[in-house]
Amino acid sequence: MSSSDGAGTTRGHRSLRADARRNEDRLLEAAAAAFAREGAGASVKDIARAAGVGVGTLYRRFPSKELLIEAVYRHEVRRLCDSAPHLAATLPPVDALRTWMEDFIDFMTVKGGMADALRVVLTDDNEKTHTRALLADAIAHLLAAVGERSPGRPRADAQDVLMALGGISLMASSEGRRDLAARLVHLLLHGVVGT
Amino acid sequence: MSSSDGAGTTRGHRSLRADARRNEDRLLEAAAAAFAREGAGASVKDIARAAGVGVGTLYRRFPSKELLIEAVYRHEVRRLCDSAPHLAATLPPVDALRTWMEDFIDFMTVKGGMADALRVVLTDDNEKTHTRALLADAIAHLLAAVGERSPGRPRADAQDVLMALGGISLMASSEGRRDLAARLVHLLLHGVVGT
DNA sequence: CTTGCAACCGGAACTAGTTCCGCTTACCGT
DNA sequence: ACGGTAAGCGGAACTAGTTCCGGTTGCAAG
Repeated sequence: MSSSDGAGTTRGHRSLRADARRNEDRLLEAAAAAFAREGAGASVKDIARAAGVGVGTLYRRFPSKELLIEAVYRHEVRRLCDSAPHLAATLPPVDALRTWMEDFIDFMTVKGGMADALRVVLTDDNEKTHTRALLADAIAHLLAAVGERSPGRPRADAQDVLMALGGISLMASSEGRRDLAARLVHLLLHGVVGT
Repeated sequence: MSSSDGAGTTRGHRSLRADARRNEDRLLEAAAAAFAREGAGASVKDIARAAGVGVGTLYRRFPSKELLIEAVYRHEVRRLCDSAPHLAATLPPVDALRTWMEDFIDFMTVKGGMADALRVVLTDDNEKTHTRALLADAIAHLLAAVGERSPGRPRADAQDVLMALGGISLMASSEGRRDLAARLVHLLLHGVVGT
């Protein structure tokens, strides 16, 4: 049933015992279903039960609820990051950057609890640096294109922009604050590019 | 020292029963001590016990831990807001704004849990709008001074700047991310003023 | 002083996330 | 096949915030 699988290593899967891998997949599936159905409010215990495992098993694989959320949406984050080069290639630099930022915010705003998960990912210095690096690279790519046009400005590290976007997500995630997010992104953009 | 007090209503104190007022004071005192001693990690139950009341009493007055934190530091927030006019009067507009922003971040960063409390204050639409309005006014004041110099820019509502600062606090509050905060404030400043 | 009652009190109970640990089992070497 | 063992498992127990409600009390009217 689960679409993607089928051939080879669907994900990282660093040599886990067969049952462990199976459980991990079940957990991700159950978590995805639960989050889709009832948002980030879905309880960890319910997810474990739905996956047919104990909470201990869930926590061994995903040390916190935020990390579980992050794992569930990881491939969507990847898709978002992958879109950066295309944007950079087909749009004027600044427009590409703006568009990507807006997509980023939309994603963080729409996926319940994703903003909080992002906070953990960006804040903790655990190995989860992978996702962080992915995002930073996408931004760096877009930033480089902008930089070419208006030199002299060494400002605005990709990490910083990522952090700023994270902060905006956190403030705008609650409720329909789409407009607030839009204005803040606009502000950030002004700070990043000379305009 | 505490400037404003002295006469009449020390705080809001909307006609509470004598015992209720006494308990509120005790709670604030106990909470302040606990937060100073062990940071925002201090447990609500311990604070209630130290104040000699039950948790129910604490929660009737302060509906959440964040709101309790906010109440404890409220007068310091007020002091911060009160400093804005003086800064605006003695410094070039942009410098005044930058200085105030840095002070704001320092405050939110230093006081444990204050960033999270701020998130609640800025996010919820409860009556806590008072503190929010206080902050927004201070920013509006500083912003107005900047606006005079470079007209034509309707951008940057005080509310938005406040939200942006809140987001920065949230991302930089964990650990010694003082430098990150500084860079983001710099970025925000660029977005707000034309420079 | 007595009485009525709304406001208030305390803490047991509930919820949800996280940790701990004794038992089980997949996997590899023999 | 077989046995040893490290990896994995489940869920009871723990923690901390928050809610609920039966009992208490400040206060003012009579």
